[in-house]
Amino acid sequence: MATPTSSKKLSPISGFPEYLPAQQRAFDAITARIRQAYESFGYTPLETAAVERTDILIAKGIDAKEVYGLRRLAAQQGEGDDDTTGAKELALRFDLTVPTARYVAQHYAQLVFPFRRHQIQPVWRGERPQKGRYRQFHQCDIDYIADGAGNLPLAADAEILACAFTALASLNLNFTMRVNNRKLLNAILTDYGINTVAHRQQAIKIIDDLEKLSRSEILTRLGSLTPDAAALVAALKGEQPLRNTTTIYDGLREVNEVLERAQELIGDLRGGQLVADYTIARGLDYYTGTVVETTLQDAPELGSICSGGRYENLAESLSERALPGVGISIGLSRLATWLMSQEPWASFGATPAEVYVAYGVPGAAQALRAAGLKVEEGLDDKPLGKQLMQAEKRGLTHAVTARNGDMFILRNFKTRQEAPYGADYILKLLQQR
RNA sequence: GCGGGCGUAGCUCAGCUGGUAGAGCACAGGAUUGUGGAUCCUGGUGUCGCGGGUUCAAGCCCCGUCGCUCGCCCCA
Repeated sequence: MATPTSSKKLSPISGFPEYLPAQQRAFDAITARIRQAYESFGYTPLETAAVERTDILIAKGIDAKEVYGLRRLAAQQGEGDDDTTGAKELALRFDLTVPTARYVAQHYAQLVFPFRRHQIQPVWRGERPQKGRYRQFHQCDIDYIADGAGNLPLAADAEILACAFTALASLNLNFTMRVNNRKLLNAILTDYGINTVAHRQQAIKIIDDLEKLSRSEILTRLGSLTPDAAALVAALKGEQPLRNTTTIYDGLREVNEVLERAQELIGDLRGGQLVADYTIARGLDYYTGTVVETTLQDAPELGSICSGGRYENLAESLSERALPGVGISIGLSRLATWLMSQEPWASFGATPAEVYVAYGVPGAAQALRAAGLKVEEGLDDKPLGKQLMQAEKRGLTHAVTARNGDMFILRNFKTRQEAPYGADYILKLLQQR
């Protein structure tokens, strides 16, 4: 056998996943389930450009170092061919939320509000890849965007949670969706003597690490912001009751209302738990109300596989109008990596074909396709045994090996039995499996 | 951006205190002039990631570099 003549060493580019055929099919099937759940709530599909203007991407406080800038290999001088000039004009999108804000601001006049859209596309982040973390990964976003301040009902938060919950439940996952509220969190922080916005933002970042760091480390860090750090942590963790100030009460009411309404929409769907957790913070500054993170009960080490929240005005820097929204994102790539090691995804075949037609069976492929089957036809005059073996390796379960008048000889790989059937009957037979 | 580990055949890897490279799997052909997964036979000279150094001699030791990987930061 000829060895490859290329001397070029082919190695994967780190953080940019590529799948083998069976994995790609599993990935697509997982995506289809999520899309179906999203559309069952009436969210319309949307795609935006992979590339955005850099200033739009970094306007929301995203670290410019994490953004992949674009340049043309043959760019002229002064056209952004020099990183040190900061002349990068275009970059790959970092998330789907900012492009959506830009899209909504841009097409404001043609859209009807409230605008419900889902978006399933890759995003790119200039990070060091590691387990479950990629530089290119797919997100599955849904957002509910209202027109004008005060026009975003709490029911929208509940709907978003329920919709994502439905999507995850449709994948037969065991997960915990933890919900908190920034108003509540800020009220609690204020109640424990953290009085400035800047300090509360610092505190939120520290609380975001609550599960990762030791309690003493957390207390040390919070200790620089409040003398009551220990009591604060205990309150957040539910070890002691929250005090009943007006702002805390208001925040609690929001969380509880969102949870109750979401639970109504979820009904008796199984697999997931929807709970309040006052330690959920989210690092991003633009959240103003509901915040949510989701972990798998079977793989908590994966981190959050679905998170989001409410933002009072996402398109602030892009539009005169206030465009409040609430959205959530399923980390499809991270989730799919784990799912593909589970059934049924782990045993997906490498082909969508349902039946193999051996070389030289006249008219069979055409007739079976006309009957509605997905058909792979052998085009090489190889020994039949070899054909059958390769077909089964690709994940096929049946082959048509010969034609007998209007009937085809259908072979079952597993039992190795053959029998004559018409094309329509073969369709029925295979679809019943 | 910062640390740890690793880089040998298409894949997984072995290669002793340095003596100029091997196995399994996979793949292809044949035994078997077309209904399979068994068995047997046959088939690999691979810049041992790259560059430099030490040595009579380097896959092995040293330095650098690139890549992959696992963590940190941050996040899905």
